[in-house]
Amino acid sequence: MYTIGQVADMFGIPISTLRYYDREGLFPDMQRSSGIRRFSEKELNELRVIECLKKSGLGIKSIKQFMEWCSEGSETYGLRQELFLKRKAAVEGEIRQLEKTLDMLRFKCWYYEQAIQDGNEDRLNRMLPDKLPKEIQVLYDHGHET
Amino acid sequence: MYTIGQVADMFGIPISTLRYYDREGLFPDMQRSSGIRRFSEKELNELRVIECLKKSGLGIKSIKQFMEWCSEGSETYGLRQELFLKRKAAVEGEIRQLEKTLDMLRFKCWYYEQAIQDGNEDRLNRMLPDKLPKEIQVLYDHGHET
DNA sequence: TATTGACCTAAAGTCAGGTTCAGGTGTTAG
DNA sequence: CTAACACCTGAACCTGACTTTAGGTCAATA
Repeated sequence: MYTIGQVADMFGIPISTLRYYDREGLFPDMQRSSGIRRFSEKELNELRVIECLKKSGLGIKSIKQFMEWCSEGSETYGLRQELFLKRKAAVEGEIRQLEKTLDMLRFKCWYYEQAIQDGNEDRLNRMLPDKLPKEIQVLYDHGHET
Repeated sequence: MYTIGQVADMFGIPISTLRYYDREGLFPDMQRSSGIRRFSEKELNELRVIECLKKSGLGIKSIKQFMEWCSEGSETYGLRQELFLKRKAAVEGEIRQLEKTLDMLRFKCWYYEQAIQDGNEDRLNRMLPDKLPKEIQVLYDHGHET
């Protein structure tokens, strides 16, 4: 059993945030002894799941919904699986999006390297948008897709 | 030259957002004819850069700063290059983070598949945290790193 | 001529996700 | 005994990124 301060230190999360999560119902079965929150292994695991779902882009309200499903037992296994499948698809999509952004950024890094060498952007402007060196053109084109 | 409505349609961005960006100084040299904004190729390119920097996680104020550097000419090539290098590192880090999240989500998908088959979590609980099938253990461990 | 549609502004409103504040309780250290 | 600490609450506040509202201009169409 841990106090809120210990959990805050373990996870590197502000105490105020843990209280906020509790207020929002993210720890549906948390115990208290004389008013003081008692974080058990259960709550630590819940916190790990909260962090995972948050990183996946899920909002607090939907996380609360998920936590409620967990408290409802085996009847909600299907709903929970469905949620994780959706989150997985969302994160896969976001990674693909970030890979494009990354190619755009790699292109920009190359661009300014050239601009610094040349002292101006004249030569670069003459290469845009489709007369870039082959490997740079690949970055540029991927970064500019849809 | 395009009107704000045409640009909104081309980019799939609300008009209100384009006006907001303008208000925030993201199009430092935009022309107007009798009060009406005129988006040229320059502003379209700026909008592409704005979208790229936004996706990289940069806030509006820093994007404004970058746009100002662009208006200052070749003296700021170094600053601009540095910004893109930092954004590149940030996005690379975020992708690594999302790959971990993804492994956690893949584990959870497998977990609920098993739970649905078994009708309960008893067998799963006996396998946690280190007696999982080899390939699942890999997901679990990677997903739980720092 | 009137009304429709696309543009404009300043200011207020919204939402998520916290953080801060003011005031209070309970246990331990000097 | 009292002061420091770690905990508690409800309510107000904050930031970022927009969106909405209310009121106004102007050109073209019915």
